[in-house]
Amino acid sequence: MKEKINNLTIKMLARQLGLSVSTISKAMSDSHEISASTKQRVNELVQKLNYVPNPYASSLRTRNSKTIGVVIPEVADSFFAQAINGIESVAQENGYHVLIYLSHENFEKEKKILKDFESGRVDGVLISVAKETIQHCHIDALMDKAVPIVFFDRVMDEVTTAKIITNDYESARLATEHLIKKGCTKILFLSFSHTLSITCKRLAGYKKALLDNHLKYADNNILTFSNDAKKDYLLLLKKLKSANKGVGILASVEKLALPIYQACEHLQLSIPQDIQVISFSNSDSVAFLHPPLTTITQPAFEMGKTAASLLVKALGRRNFELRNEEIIVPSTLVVRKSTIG
Amino acid sequence: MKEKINNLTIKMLARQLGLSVSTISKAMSDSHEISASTKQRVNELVQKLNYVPNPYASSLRTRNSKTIGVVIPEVADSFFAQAINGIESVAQENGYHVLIYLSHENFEKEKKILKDFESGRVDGVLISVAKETIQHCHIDALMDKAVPIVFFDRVMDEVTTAKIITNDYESARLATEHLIKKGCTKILFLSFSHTLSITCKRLAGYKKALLDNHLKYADNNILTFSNDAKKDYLLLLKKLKSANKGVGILASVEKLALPIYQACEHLQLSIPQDIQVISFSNSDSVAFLHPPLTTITQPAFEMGKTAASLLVKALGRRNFELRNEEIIVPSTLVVRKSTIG
DNA sequence: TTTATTTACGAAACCGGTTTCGTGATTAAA
DNA sequence: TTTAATCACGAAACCGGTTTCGTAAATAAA
Repeated sequence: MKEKINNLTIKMLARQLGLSVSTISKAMSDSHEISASTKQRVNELVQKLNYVPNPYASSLRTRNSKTIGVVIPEVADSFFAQAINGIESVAQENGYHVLIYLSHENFEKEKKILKDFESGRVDGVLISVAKETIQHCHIDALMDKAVPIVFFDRVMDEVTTAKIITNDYESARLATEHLIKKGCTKILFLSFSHTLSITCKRLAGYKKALLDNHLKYADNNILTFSNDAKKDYLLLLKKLKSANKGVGILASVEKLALPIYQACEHLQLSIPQDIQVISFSNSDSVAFLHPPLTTITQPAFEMGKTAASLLVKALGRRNFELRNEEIIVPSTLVVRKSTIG
Repeated sequence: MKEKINNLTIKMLARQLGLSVSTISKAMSDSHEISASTKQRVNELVQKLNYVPNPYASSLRTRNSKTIGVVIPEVADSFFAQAINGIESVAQENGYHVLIYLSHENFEKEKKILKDFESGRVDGVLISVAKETIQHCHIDALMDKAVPIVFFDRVMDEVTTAKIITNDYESARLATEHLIKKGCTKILFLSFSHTLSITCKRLAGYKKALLDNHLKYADNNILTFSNDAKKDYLLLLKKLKSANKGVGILASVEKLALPIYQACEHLQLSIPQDIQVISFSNSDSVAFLHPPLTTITQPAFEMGKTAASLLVKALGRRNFELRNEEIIVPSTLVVRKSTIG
């Protein structure tokens, strides 16, 4: 193993140039206290020796890390993948680093992650909470330590801070109405949480559309998935077996879409003749499913970007203040062949 | 804005307990120098006051950050998304933090990222190089600073370190042979780089299969995509227009698969009757494409996990040494309906 | 009983930057 | 010409931990 000693420090630079440590430090940060000629000498040596300052020494003194923590439930979902893309682009542009953590939908893990953030490891946090998360004490604790937090997608309304969301209610309402207009008289709503902000709002939008169109709401039209894919699939299968014509399905998250196709294939139900399907999804491939899936496409990249921008802006200000606001980036209903054209 | 002052430090704990700073520090790391009773007193106060030590102060002194840097070309590709999952799972298990950076296939960005790593920000690096990357001076520079690097998927053979790859050559050969057996007499190979390790090996496997089966290799059966999706699509369209029966396509990366379906639809070519298709892909949805896509499925999660495990193990050792080895995690050919059964 | 260890802890140096404050030299204002 | 600023830089404290080394007291060995 190569030794890690002999790491270039600001002290060595100082010695080589016959200057003091503080002068080097100031020169590198382009301080007005330092003459142009000295700055140049310093920069030349920095270039020549390929000096890279230790970020942790700097963080320790300045009390900021130029790092943002991102907490998401999972990454193998195209929504979050795209969101990360947006976050990273803003971070890179502004000299921030991105620490990523997966909660795996688990509240305890999420708590542990946020607890660690109380250490000053990150300057700010972007979070989309886990499915299991119903309390926000861990978030409050972090905010008490003056770590700004921005929610995106899966927010907690009770927490006073900025939230980047899409128009969950409205787009679910529109999607449901679309199904109704296309002839559906019974619409299944596939959920995977009773508590998550997004599923609640989407469910509310669904209910509103039913109401507006004089369809009765029925609890047993709501299928709430667990995390057990097999069990969930069987539940779906059972539900679809008894489905007559005129049934529509609204899947409230991306990963619930494929099982529907699978089940229909299994049961020899044809989409959209027998069953019409809409899903929230950000996957590119939905356009090539058989038949192409009508989706509510969320502006994932944009949401990540907006959330990161807001956080970075807040971090840049002397006296930042994240207002208790909701920024809504609208989704779009993309009609394809899984609903009748 | 809330003030960040008054942050709990080890010094305050010391004062409260009437102990010295060093005693607290040692007690927290369960040093044998400290008595059980003192340790308990310390732990109780830590719990009570909810003390979280500053990681950067610790990093500064110990010269390690418990952080690994992950550099990938993009994240909106299911391969990398799954790989991150594997990486993060190992990291979380071992108390490591994951800094993520996207090179966007750009060499300059990749260079800048690795340059930053020379600062000591990370203890080790996992990288899948950008498409543009043909030199490895930036990697050498980092290794010279004793920062261990593990490659995964897109490796550089010239660099002496551990590499986690899949059996690119063999699986491309198998896939090509599969097409030949199913009656293809002309096989297009869709690439997107002449230099990337994975595309070179996959191309070699393709060539080998042709050779073994007495088919002639022709340069104009190799389509190399740029980053301009529209231009690429037109190129593909043009190529497919002149395609007769017996044509097969092997797409060497996931994102080249959907354009094929799109083009075939556009040209009214039916898969697999007119054209048979195989693609490297990790997307779940391929099974529900029309027709379901035959794929070479890479063990993305496993590769990420293996790479991270190896790195973490190396970091844990006193005198770690990453051997110049290739660890091959095999892919599987999953035959579906886009090739004749 | 004397000497050698071991135990349990504290003082202080240290990691590598940043920032405050002080100072001699130069320039501007009175 | 004298006084007041300004300029350009250095000494030293500081950030919050870790680690080395020293030591008094307790225990073990001789």
